Amino acid sequence: MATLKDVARESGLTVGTVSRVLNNRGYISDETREKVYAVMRELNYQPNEMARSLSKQKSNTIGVIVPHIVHPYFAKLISNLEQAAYELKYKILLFNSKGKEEKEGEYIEMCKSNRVAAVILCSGSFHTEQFRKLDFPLITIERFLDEGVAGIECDNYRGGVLAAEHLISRGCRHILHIGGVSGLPMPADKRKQGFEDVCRKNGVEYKEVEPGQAYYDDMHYYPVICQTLEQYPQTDGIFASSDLIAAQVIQVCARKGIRVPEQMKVVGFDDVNVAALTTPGITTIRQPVKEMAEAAVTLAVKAAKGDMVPATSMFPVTLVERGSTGNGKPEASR
Amino acid sequence: MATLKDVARESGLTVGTVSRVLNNRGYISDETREKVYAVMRELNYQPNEMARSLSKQKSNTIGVIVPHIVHPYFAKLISNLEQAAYELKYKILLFNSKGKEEKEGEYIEMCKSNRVAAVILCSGSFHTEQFRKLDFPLITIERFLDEGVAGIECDNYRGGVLAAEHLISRGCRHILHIGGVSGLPMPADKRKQGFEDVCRKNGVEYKEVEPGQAYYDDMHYYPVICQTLEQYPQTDGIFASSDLIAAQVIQVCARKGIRVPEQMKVVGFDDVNVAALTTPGITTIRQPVKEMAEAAVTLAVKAAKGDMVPATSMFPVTLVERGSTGNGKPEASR
DNA sequence: TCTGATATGTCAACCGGTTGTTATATTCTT
DNA sequence: AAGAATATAACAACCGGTTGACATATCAGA
Repeated sequence: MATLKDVARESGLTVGTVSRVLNNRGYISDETREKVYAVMRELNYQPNEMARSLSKQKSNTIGVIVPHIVHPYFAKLISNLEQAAYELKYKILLFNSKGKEEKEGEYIEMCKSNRVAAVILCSGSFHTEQFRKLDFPLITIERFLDEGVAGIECDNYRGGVLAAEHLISRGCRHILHIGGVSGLPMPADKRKQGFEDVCRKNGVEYKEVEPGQAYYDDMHYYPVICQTLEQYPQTDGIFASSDLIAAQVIQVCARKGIRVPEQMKVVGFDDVNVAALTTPGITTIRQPVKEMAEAAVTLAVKAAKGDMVPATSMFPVTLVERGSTGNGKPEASR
Repeated sequence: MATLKDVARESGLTVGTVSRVLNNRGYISDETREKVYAVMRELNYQPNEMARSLSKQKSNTIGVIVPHIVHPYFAKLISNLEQAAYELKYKILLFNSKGKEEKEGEYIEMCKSNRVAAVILCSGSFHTEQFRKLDFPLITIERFLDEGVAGIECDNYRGGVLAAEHLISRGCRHILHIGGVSGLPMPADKRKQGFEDVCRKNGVEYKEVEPGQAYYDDMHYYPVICQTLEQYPQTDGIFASSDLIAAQVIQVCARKGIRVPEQMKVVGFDDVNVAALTTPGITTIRQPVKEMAEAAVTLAVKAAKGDMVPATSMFPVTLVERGSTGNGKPEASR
């Protein structure tokens, strides 16, 4: 592969000057600039990012650690993080911690080794000590905010409020919350709080279940859902803490012959693709994932430069209505 | 951050010796080895991968370029690629080309700049010239096999055969194939071939539609599906080229009051999560994504070492039965 | 004509490792 | 006791850029 030296030789300049062109430093005539670029094209030169990062003592890479990749919420998040990073000329090193603390730790070490500019840490495990004394900023998404330099979350409490209010306004009187997105204490737990507060204020009877971490890991909630529906047969509305769970609720209802939305109304959370792919579609609390991802990357880059960034950022959620809380008439084709 | 030099100083050894410990080269006594490791732990030393890669002229990073991240097939693929890479001590640099050739090219350049060990290129655009004269092996997955050093695909033709045979065996007599996974010529097109051959051999009437690239990009096939069902109202079985399309077929049927599977049977492709999340579940042709991802990473690493690897690897597919081609009785809970 | 601004060259140190050579010991074999 | 294997030191070159100091030359403006 062509190196800076080759470019310098071919263009009759010195390495210093060529480097100056590459980094837009000092004085360079348009003529020289053009010539250098021409030679670079000719030699098919690509600067060696390893060398650059080494001498600059920082890379253009952001580490992203998620507990799941196939989970539609994280897939959406990763997709938006990649897009946002791309726009700022950053690359994504992707790690799947599977929610395990030791793997998280290992990945953090790998990020260190690779001298990433920053790490974006999504959901995943509980508080840990390993996030002290890091050499790069740590941005968290939907995780305990005090762990990193900056935390990003959506208004989980308000989401719970919206969900409960919606179910109640649609006539539900025995409602159920299926929480425990991850089986670990999380900011997402505030959804439950919002739900509870609304139920109490309205004097509506409510129940709650918390599936354990095991369910989260393989995203397979059928057993809990079945069991819960049998335990609380009078339930007429369910607020699930993710669309993934909501989709499974709808399936279980279908199997049990419970008609959604006529006999049972369902509200999910996240607003990922699956919410639109079930029959009926899932009414859900939409997280502005794109904006959250953009914020995460922007803050990561800023913090890496040493700029001050807000310690916490909270994004609003909105209710997206679909068939699962409708009146039973067929839905329009979106 | 602590450097090799620091470790050497603290352990009273020379950089050379410490490096030798790190790389398991030359003679090292157990005593020295232990001491070095102890000091490394003490100083919380992490080798600088930038420096390593630079001097070794290669990194432990594999570039992965996909046309979609939120698409469940790619999410599953990425997840398995990451896992396989992790086991071989490699990291994943993730790029989302959105199926655009120019972005693909740009990402290939970024991979060059980062001196990746190899690139795994998934589906995406058509043949391009930019894959000549690369400095690293290029492994393709479900893409034209002649583009890279090695190509991996599933037995697409057989998938089409299985799907058609299954629909016919379940009594369908007017079957339809919705293809064009990407709107571009692809190995996946062989699914159609297999489908056609079986239909012809059995004298079953069949139709085919090819949604354009536009549909693939936003994964929103409703318009084509509606239109097609109106155009061929006697259709009683559909083979969709992905579970994502199949899920939408089921939704459209529900809206139109067509009962699945009683009046219409549906077979998808891929066997991703959504296939199990719809009501009814989707009978589908399963790609062994895990094995394909492992093969891709293994070949990538081997090829990067200069070893010879098979130019093409084809993995078998299997039929997974779910409710969408059943007899209409409720499904068991998986 | 003197002064700056502009434009480039020359040189060398540095980033943090890897690797090869040469030199010295010590210990084990035979 | 000689030779081989083992263990480490001491250097230094190299990977491919970045950056700063200093020198030199041109050209425009005052």
